[in-house]
Amino acid sequence: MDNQTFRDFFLGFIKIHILYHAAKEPIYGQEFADELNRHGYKISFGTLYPIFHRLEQKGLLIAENKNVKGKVRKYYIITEKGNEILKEARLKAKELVDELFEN
Amino acid sequence: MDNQTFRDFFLGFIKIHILYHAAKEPIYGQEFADELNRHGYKISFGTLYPIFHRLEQKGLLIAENKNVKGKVRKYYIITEKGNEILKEARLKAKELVDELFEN
DNA sequence: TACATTAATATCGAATTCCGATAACGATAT
DNA sequence: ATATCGTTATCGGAATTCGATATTAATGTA
Repeated sequence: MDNQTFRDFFLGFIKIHILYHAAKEPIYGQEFADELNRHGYKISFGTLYPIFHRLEQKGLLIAENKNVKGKVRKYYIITEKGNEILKEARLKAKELVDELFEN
Repeated sequence: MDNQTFRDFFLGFIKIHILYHAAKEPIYGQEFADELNRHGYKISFGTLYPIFHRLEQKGLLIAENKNVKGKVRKYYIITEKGNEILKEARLKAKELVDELFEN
C-alpha cells in the first residue's frame, strides 16, 4: 500500500489514537510522532501539530506547557468531553472493523 | 459526536468499506450512500463520487456502466490489486482498533 | 559575553480533498 | 416536446494535508 493511500485510509484512526493515548497519560507531538514511526506510521509535523490544535479547539484535549531539560514541551491530556467522544469513537470503530471480517 | 468530527475520524473507514463492499458485489454510488445513511453515516455526493473516481484511478476499482430501468448506473467492482490492498487495510485496521481496547 | 546546539513547536504556500449546491445525463411517461 | 426520475458529474469555496522552513527558549562552550 503506497503512503498516500495509507494516510488516506488511516489518518482518522490516528486521530482517535491521539485521544486514546492522551487518555492514558500526557502526550506531546514529538514523542507521539516517534511512536507512530516506530510502528511504521509516518505523519508530518505539518499535519500532526494542526491536528493537536484542532482537537484542543474542539475541547477534546487541553494543553499544558512544561519545561523539560530546558526545552518547552506542550503536553496534551484528554478532557471529559474528549473521553466521551473517545468511547463513542472506539465503539463505532470496532463495529466498522468487525463488519470488515464478516464473510 | 458532531458530524464534522465524525467525518474527520471515519471517512477513512468508509473508504475501506467501499473496497469491502465492492469485493462482495458490484456497488454504485446512490445505493452505497443510501446504505450509509441507513447506518447513520452521512456523506455528500460531492465527497463520495470523487472517492470512487480516485479509487478507480488508482486501479483498486473498475467501473462498468449499466442501464437499469432506463437509468444509467455506474457499477464498481474491486480489482485484484484492490483486493490485496483491502486485505492489508483490514488487518491494519483491526490492529489499530484492538489497541484501542487494550488496558 | 557571544554564539552554536538542541529539542521542540509553529507556520508557510502549494496541492489536495471535502462539501453542499447545482448541472447534466439519458430513458421513459405524459 | 417536455416533464420527470434516478443517477452521476462537477463547481467554487473552505478546510486539510504536506514537506519545508522558521521560530522558540534554554543550555553548553569558547
